[in-house]
Amino acid sequence: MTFAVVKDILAGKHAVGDTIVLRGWVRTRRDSKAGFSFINLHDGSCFDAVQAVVPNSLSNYQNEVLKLTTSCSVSITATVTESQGKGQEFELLASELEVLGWVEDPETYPMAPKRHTMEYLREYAHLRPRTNVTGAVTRVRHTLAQAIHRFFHEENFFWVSTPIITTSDAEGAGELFHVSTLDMTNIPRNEDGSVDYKQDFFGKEAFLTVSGQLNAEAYACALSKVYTFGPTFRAENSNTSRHLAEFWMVEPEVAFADLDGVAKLAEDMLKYVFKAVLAERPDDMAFFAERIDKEAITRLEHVINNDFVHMDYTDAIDILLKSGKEFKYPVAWGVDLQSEHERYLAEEHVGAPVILKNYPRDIKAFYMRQNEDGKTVAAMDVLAPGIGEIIGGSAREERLDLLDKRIDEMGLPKEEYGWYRDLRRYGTVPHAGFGLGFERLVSYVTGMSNIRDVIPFPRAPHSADF
RNA sequence: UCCCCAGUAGCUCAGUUGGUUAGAGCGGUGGACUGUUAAUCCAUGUGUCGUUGGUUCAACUCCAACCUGGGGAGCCA
Repeated sequence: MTFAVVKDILAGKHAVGDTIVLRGWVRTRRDSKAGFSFINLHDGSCFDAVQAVVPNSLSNYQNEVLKLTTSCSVSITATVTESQGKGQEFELLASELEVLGWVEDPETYPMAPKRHTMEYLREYAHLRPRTNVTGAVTRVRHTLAQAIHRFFHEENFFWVSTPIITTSDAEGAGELFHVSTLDMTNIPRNEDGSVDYKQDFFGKEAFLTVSGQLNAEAYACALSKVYTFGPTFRAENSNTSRHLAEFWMVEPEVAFADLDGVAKLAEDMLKYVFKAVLAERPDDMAFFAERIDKEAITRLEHVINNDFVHMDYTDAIDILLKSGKEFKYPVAWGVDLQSEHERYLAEEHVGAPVILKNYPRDIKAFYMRQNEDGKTVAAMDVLAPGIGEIIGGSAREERLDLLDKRIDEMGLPKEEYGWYRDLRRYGTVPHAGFGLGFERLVSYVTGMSNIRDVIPFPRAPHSADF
């Protein structure tokens, strides 16, 4: 008994005449008066379903086969044959069909064989993996993740699993989720009324991580090239198509690298993973190009075949000022760029991902390396058309005196950064890194416009079902 | 969190300028036909018209609050 998957059958990996067993789910059923039914089966192994010809000579044809509906699960024993019809090279001729699970009440089964809106599918996060679109997203997401690991591995990076629970607010930015085992109906208090975290699980206030960067820096300052790839949490009340409360982030950290070094790394990485997706998932990408976003494939090809445009923040301000566009938020050197500004630069001025570098230090985090001009820091953002910031990175301030100065200026608790400062006290080296929002990458690649549709079970404000 | 829009059949929507019988397509079901493939053709439509409260002789239709969803903004990845 040979168990087969749809992908191998369609690829011709089973010889014509071979008998195989295929387990999967019914996508559609068409009955022919010629004495058989066509049943399209999918098992998730690839985009397409395989067609099985089920003859009415099977003993359960009248009682079961003719009653199959979308998403019934079946196991069929069949012979691989060349298809007599158009649309596929190979198909199956069933000699046995066992129904594993029926769909009760097909009329109200939520995944009816018709077009559904993404909003509707989101309400059925447990059933939407059965749809074409979510299946394709899932396979592309997997391919991107694998390609990222492979890219860094080939570049001699080590994957470091940084902690998900943290007791420090790493960047001093972003709302954090508390991690606690305290009885919320009876919270222990200090005499001044504050929460007595000494009685909590970790003996101090703890959170879910907002970034693995600081921890990654520790490992980069020993293993030279490392990266993190894991879940990240932000408790911000963000209700947009680009934000999640729980998302995955890739954060390479490179010793002895400067800003241009990691900008190049970001470009190489994106081109590498885009090539991998086009090579490994042509079926799914063709679907995205046909049904979701016409540019899904050409956009990636364009990125692969062109050098990224680098632009200094200062030059970007000039371009915005000379654009002649009326912006809602006025442009001036020193302001943080607004969505409309980033959109203009990435979508209109460049028409492709653009790397913005060297931002004013006052709008950036304390750990970013100060440039010689005394006004800017060695920070970069990679802005993607349609998505906005997909990568944010910087050279890290490796000079202890300058780091301390920034910590003081920004009013951060220096005592909380003891181990981080140690990295500068003991054999400090220049280093740099960036963070890639993994779901934003998946959005960009697939053309899916809402980030909640490229992660299996999205978590967002007032939304954590399933 | 702020601004705007929407919430009517399993799904996508139309509709009622307040009035007593609420519609279409898709899906499902039944039939016809067919090596079919988002098949085609015929038949088949009793749904708290998001929730609560208010105005009114009368509300699905007007008003308010709330809930949910979408688009945009802020925050950022």
